[in-house]
Amino acid sequence: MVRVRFAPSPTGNLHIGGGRTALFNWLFAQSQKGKFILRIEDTDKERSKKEFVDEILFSLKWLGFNWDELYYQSRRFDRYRMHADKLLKAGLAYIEKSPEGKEAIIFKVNPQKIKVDDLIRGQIEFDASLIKPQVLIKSDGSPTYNFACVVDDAEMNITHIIRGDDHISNTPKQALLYQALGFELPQFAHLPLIMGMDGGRLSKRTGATAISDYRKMGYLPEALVNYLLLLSWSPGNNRELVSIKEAVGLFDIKNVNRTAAAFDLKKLDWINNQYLKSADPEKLADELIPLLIERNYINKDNFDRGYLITLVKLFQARLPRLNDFADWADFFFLDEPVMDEAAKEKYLSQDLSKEFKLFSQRLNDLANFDIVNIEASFRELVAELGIEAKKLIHPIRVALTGKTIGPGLFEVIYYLGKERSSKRLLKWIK
RNA sequence: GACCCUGUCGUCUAGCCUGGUCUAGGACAAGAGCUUUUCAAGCUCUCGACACGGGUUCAAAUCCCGUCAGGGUCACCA
Repeated sequence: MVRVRFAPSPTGNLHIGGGRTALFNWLFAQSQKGKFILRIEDTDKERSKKEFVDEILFSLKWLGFNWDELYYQSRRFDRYRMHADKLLKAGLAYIEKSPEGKEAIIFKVNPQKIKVDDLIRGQIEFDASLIKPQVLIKSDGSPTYNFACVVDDAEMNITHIIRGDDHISNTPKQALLYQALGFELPQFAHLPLIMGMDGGRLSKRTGATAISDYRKMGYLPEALVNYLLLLSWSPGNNRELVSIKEAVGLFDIKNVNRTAAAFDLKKLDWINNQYLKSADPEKLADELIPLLIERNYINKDNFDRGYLITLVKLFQARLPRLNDFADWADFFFLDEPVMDEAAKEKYLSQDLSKEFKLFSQRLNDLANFDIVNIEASFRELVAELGIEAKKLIHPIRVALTGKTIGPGLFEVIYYLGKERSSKRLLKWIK
């Protein structure tokens, strides 16, 4: 039975790199019908925070990665101590006293050539004579990362260790510990790192790093997962859009890339838009409600959910991020549209009193106020006036929405309603 | 610096294992145009890469060696 684990340290939020590692572990477990274990590496009492644990668990669930078992290293100190004592007894480790009289347990490194088979990179060779003696138990009684990691992976029967590239150099140290403790070496698979667009480390400067930031910006979890998947794996057949469910069937760890990939927000936006297009407008509307309340666009206890859903339908195909809806559709919620000054200058600096007045009259006189009739009456008007449709369409759009872009004008008028549309037009009549 | 990993369009990748079908395919971005209602949406087109140098071979993106470049790790942090 395949057993993999994701082992984050709660010293910060779950970031993009961690999310990707979790994804490949989860995916591998699913594709092998194995177990996905979550282990919180909270041995550093100073830096580990409960709030980060909560945040990590929340983000993992949001991404859709549910775990089968959950462990905390802080509750397993006796296990590490026990194995350290074992090594002490066997003469494979020794005690070192600090000047203050505190004791640490140090592992004697046996010089040798170490070969490790990596599922992604093939065989990697190391020279243990280059490795210094390793601290197993620190003088405060807590275990070091490499030691706790090995003890846990062995006791939790982890069969495959899938982790970031940055752990390659930990592998020989851990292999030595497996050997000394008499544990069987698991399979290793080192994933390439995700870099920023500048080729450097992914950092806040290059873009958001926390998974929760992407949630807050309006990225759908399926889209983020799809993008992360593409960052070192390809479903084949020139496909880009692949659901996690499909990926489970197509995934083979041997096909994972070895090269570091740059995190490209533009492509993420594109993928997110692809998912937004086909997403359920009701769900999207519900996602947006808190944001719209926060902006005072809707009233918490009294708003028209059906109307909101309709508006979401109007915009969802063009949004890169769901939250952009709040900016793009603001004119549906505000009494007065927020004017884009450049647009106002370009389309409303001329006097359109006559045209606006005539059109607003026609809207008022419309017996059947629907999209088809609104357009028909508009076409009639421009024909009578002998002007091009676009000469009037753009100014009207700016007057109604404050923007030069947006959904089709006649839909905008319809959903804005007779009264609001006329009112906004009349404002420009001198 | 030492050790390790990696090197195909600006970016993500397919191809590499099992050399010829690769005048290197797709996607994002960018540029141009169409959509005579805009656009960040849609459609069409264009630009654009095998890091470099040696081998091996009839033939190399694909195999070998070297160089260079980028990244990672060298903590009583994880």
